[in-house]
Formats: sequence, structure tokens, C-alpha cells
Amino acid sequence: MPVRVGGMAKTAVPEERRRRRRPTKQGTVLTHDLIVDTALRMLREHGAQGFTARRLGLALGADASTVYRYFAGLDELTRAIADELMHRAMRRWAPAGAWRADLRDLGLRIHASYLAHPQAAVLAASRVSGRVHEIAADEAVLGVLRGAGFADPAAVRIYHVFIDQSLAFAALDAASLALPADARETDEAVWHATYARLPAETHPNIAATAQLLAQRMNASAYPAALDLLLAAAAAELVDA
Amino acid sequence: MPVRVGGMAKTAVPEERRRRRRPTKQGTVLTHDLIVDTALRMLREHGAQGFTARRLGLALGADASTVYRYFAGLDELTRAIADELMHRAMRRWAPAGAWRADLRDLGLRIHASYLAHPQAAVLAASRVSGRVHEIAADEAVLGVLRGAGFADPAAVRIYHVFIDQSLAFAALDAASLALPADARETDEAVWHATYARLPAETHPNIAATAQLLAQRMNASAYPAALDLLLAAAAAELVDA
DNA sequence: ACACGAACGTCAACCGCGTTGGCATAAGGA
DNA sequence: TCCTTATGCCAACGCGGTTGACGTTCGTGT
Repeated sequence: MPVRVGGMAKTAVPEERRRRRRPTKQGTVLTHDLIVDTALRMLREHGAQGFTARRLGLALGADASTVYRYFAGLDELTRAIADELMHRAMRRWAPAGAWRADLRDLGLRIHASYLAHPQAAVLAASRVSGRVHEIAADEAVLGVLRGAGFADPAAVRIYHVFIDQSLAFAALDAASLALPADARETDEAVWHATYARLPAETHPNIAATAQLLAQRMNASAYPAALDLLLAAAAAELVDA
Repeated sequence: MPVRVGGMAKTAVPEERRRRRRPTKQGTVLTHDLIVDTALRMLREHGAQGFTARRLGLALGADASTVYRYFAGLDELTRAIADELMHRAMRRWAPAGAWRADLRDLGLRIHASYLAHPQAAVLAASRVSGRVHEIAADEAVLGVLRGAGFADPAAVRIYHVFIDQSLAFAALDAASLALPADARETDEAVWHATYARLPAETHPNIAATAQLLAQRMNASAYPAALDLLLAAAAAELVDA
């Protein structure tokens, strides 16, 4: 029977992540953290096809089945990876007292953390069941909002939009980056060509804005969406 | 060599989707549309594990390899599915002249269209390379915005946030619905229990808002985010 | 000092998957 | 009628997740 790491636990449990190390015959030492880090590295270097039990075992200098001593299956490992990404976003974030700047900072950190491992983000979005809850994040963000003077219902509502928007854009933008560079360029080229070739008679609005579209559509819309949310929240705070 | 349906085409091409029908030995007739519809049905009924070439062939009353006569591979079929979802959202939408209501309507339609087939949405998000472009959508939305008086840069910027936000939330919310009903309830129960059990000393903000969190966090944040975007756009229009 | 149980890693195997090449058959045009 | 093409089926290849049996090592209680 394989050792299950956390069962239905929704968040990373520090106690369980630090496992005591034990030297083995070959000298290799496996840890939950080590497996997660290796998986992240393989995802980054070899794409989604790097995330197989066999390749992972090989990269760890171990057998494929060894992974199952630490995780009940690849789905559970995927969950651990998703938790790790969120955890990294929170790691060095500390609210400084200005709620708007603090939230903007955290949002960009979450977004950047997922985009730093696009393949992992895509994998997490498709295989992880349920929302990725980092309780520390919930508590901290709610604290920032309530401390700024938002009433409880407004704080919860803003937090809800904030966190879901951050995760949603992170997943969407990660999908664009998850392709190999050459495929991405081909994509963009085809897309530009498609837009540029549309006759003004049938598609006047695209033809009129083709230049602007080409500039904008390859970037992320998340910063703009985030600023929108923060501006709306600020307006609400002034009114109250 | 299998018949490739669209190669690098970015959007559904109506001419290619309607294929002439020919009776075969068993009387079954395969079409691109029929395969896509069947795949959608199997995804809905049997989840992500229903989306295999063998099961799909079985459901079509044909062999697994038959699918490859119509699509170069499952990735191409997935792309066709994603295009179909966007196409359905656009199908019965027609701007009525009030830009804000029109965009809100379209946004909710896109969201609903993806959420009507959560498994397909998750699949599309993870396997489709590049953004799902429905050129008709681009043209129509840009037309609405420019017609409402937005200058070109503002129209493009607002369209960008609008479409990415819609797709991003659709994918995120679909992931929650993509689980079997019992797993979803278990998830929510565990989550509530986790929040309810947190002591007020260590997590005062969660403890103070637990009731509100339970009410809000299981719903979609998309309508709120959409209204935020539209309100900000309206404010911008008044200023100009 | 020693035996015992748990933790850990390996080996071999099972079954299902995507995909392909070769073959048979039917439709439609010459 | 014959030939081309479209279409479907069969068998097979390689690879994937996962599991159960087995050996080995380590900490621990006696």
C-alpha cells in the first residue's frame, strides 16, 4: 500500500512536506519537495510530456513506481505542484499597509508565479480538482481589506473576485506560454496574417484596428483587469 | 494519409464542416459535426475519460481509427470542440444597440456556453494551442464598442480585457463543475469544515467572515468582474 | 546483540491509450 | 464495366499509469 501524503487535505501541510531523509543503497534521497521540484523542472524543460511517472522516476534516479511511495498518483502530485506555486507566490509577500498597492503586488505575484511554470499551471488547471486554497492567502487578503475599512460583505466580495480573477488569468496566460517557442511564433504569425488579410468590406472594425490588435492581443490582459478591480474597490471605499 | 480538416485554420470553416454524406455498409454516416457532437455528449456523460479514440469510435458505431479519417488527431478534434463552443455562444447573439447590455449579454453567453460543457471546456483549456479566435466575435464586439463612441485604442483595450476575462473565468468555473457531483459536494464539505474549524486566534479574518465566505466562494465571480469592466468602460466613455 | 516491523526502492506485469499501415469495400465518374 | 477515391476495419507498435510481490535497509524495543 503506497503512502498517501495528505488525503483530502486542501492545502500544503508543512509538517508532512518535510520528511526525514534516509540514505539508501544508491545514495539517492527522495522527498516530497524533491519530487515536486524535479517535476517542475521537467515540466519546464520537456513540456507536458516530461510529466510521466517513468520520466520522472528516471530524472530522480529511481524507478517510476517509486513516485507512488510518496503520492497516491499523478493527480495527487499535480495537486502538490499547484499548492507549491501558490505557496511560492505568498512566500515573500507581506502587506505594507497600503491596501491597494499590497493587493496589486500580491495579484501580480500570483500571476507571475504561475507564469514562471506555464506547463505546470496548465496541468494544474486541468487535473487539480477544486480550487487551490492557500488558507494563509485567504486570511491575509481578508485582513488587508477589513483593515482598510471595508465592511465584511464588501471584503469577501472583493476578495472573491480578486483571487478568482488572478487564478483565471494565470491559467489562461499560462496556456499561451506553454507552447514551445517556435509553435508560439507560428501561431502569432498565422494570426496576424489572418487579421491583416481580412478585407475592409466584410470586417471593417478589424481592418481599422489591426495595428492596435497586433500590439495588444499578445500581451496579458490581467494587469488591466486587476487595476479595474482595485479602482472599483477604491471608489466603493470612498462612498462608504 | 488521413484527411486533415483544417490544418492551421484558426476558426471553424463552414464549408469544411458540412461534408456530403454517403451511406456506408452499416448505414452509419460520419460527419465532422456528428463526431464533435458525439464527443461533447460523451464528455458530458462520462467525463474526461470518455474522451478517448476508442470510446469515441464505439459511441459512433465505428472503429477507433475511423476518427482519424476526419481529424489528424485528438488535438485537432479538441480544437474543433473549442471552436464549436465559441460558435454556439455567438450563434444567437445580435447586438441590439445598447452597447453595455449587448456586451454583458455576450459575455454571459460565452460563459454559459463553456459551462454547459464543463469537461469540454477544461479539455479545451489544456489541449488547444493558442487563443480560441472567433473572427465574427472580434468583428462584432469591436463594432459595438466603436459604434458606441470609443476611440480605437480604448475599443481594442476594452475588447481585449472583455474576451480574455470571459474565457479565463469560463475555464476556471468549468473546472469546478467538471467533477462528478458527489466529489464536488465532498470538496465543498471539506472546505467548509476547514474554514469553520479555524480558531479565531490564528485566523481572525476568516473566522469573522466564515458565513459570508461559505455563501460566496462557491458561486462564480464572473458576473461581478464583468460588471466591473463595463462600469469602468462606461465611466471612460463619459469622461471623453 | 538481536530480532522485528516499517519504510523504501525495484522488477515484472496488466491493461488501456493514441496512432499507423495495410487491406477490404462501396460510390461515383469515365 | 473499370478505375479512382473515400471510407471503414483489423492488427500491431510503443508508451503510459498503476499495482503487487519481493528484497533491502533502518530505527527500535528488548
